[in-house]
Amino acid sequence: MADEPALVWAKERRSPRRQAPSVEQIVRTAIAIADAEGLPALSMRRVAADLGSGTASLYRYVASRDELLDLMIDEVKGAEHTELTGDWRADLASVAHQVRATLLRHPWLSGEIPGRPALGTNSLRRHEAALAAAAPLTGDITFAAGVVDVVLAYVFGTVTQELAELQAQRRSGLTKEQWQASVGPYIREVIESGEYPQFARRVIEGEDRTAEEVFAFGLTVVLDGIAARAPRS
Amino acid sequence: MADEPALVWAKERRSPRRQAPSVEQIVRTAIAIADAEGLPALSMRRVAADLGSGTASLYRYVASRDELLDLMIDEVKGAEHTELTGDWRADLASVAHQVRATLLRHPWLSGEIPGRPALGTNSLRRHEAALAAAAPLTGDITFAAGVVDVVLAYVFGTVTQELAELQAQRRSGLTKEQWQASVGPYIREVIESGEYPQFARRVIEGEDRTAEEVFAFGLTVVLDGIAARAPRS
DNA sequence: AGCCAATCAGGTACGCTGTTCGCAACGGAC
DNA sequence: GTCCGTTGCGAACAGCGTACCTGATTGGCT
Repeated sequence: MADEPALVWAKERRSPRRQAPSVEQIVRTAIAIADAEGLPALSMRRVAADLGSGTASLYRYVASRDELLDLMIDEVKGAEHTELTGDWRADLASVAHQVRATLLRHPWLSGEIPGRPALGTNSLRRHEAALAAAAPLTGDITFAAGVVDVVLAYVFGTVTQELAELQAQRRSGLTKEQWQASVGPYIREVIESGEYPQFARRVIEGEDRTAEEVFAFGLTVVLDGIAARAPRS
Repeated sequence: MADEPALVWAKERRSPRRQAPSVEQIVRTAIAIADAEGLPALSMRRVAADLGSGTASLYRYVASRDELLDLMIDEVKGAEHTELTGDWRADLASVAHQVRATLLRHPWLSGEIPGRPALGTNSLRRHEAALAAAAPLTGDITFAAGVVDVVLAYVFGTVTQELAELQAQRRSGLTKEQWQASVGPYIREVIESGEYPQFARRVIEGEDRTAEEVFAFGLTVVLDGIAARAPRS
């Protein structure tokens, strides 16, 4: 007992061991980190630190970082909910807007969805709701499935484009102004080269639409297309 | 000179120094690795090894791994080319099919596009071509831009869905059969729970369409929608 | 009440990553 | 022949995901 410190009562006591994090807490903490600081900041060590637990402990509740991401995705989708009215057009639009909102709220989401089949409980619930929204349109389930796929594909695609610049900006660590200042001259150069006349027109003549307007326009186009192909309009 | 090894001629000679890789070679090697073994296998060390050069040397030609990915994306887009016929519908469809083909040929692509604004030379060239394809439809550049955005968003979205399962399978390292065997029971369970009636119908009753058919259907829907909204059909 | 077996948090360590530093060797200019 | 800018790259660093194993904690049985 020679190496026992003299002041026993001043000895640093371990903090109580039992502070089991639980999967739910882990997932929520991870989402908070990713939302606030981006995916690169999301490390197992960081999650453990924010939870005040040891890094290795996380692996009792989550098999791997990859599995954690799967759980995060499904968790985030669980926040969506749509009341169906029976009007397929309104209902599909509603689903589309909700999916867009979710993707925008969690900018890391669109980058992680590719490569992961959406088979989580909440993903399936969303898919079920989308199919139900399309149901009044037709009794043909294959057609309904096709319709849902087109709408969801469009939403995911546009929002990804919408987020691209924002994400790059964030990754670079620059402010919006600095970013625009660094990209501006390059764009000007491209336009002045004369090799991209349509692109130049788009930048110079094109009206500035808000992201919402762009989204709504595309959605209208897609829904019009669906209406045009539906068995009976 | 005391610590000079005795057998001077047996001393290991450095291999010839000059084997400069050049950016193009680096990018091509990186694409080859990512195509063959997936993105996780793409490390700077690995690229250097395949090139027979030192790892640190790469940084003379490429600022970071991230920049390398940007270059890979633009390189890969450079392979696309479309002859325009003046028929907007056929031309947009052609562009769409080409983009799909590129995304399928390089499965890592769809996961890396989110978060990166497409400002590379080849990306711009593709965008220019798409705008030119839509030009006969309207003189309104804002409308043309909207049209192009919808089409490209749809293509990116569907192909991402199409690739999801394939990618997950690849990541898991399982064969197709093993994968299906592991997913099958879960799906069955979900269906038998009775909580997802539409989804169940889709899986059981729905006709099996090939990916090409699904893609073509959605594309038709989108193009129909465009036609419906065009100033004059 | 007392003990033991099962449970579980988490320190430590391994192998990997992207990236930087600084040196060594080369090629051209004078 | 001697310098000097350029270029390849070995070594090292910080940080990552994660496997292993120790030691504390607990609930249940005696």
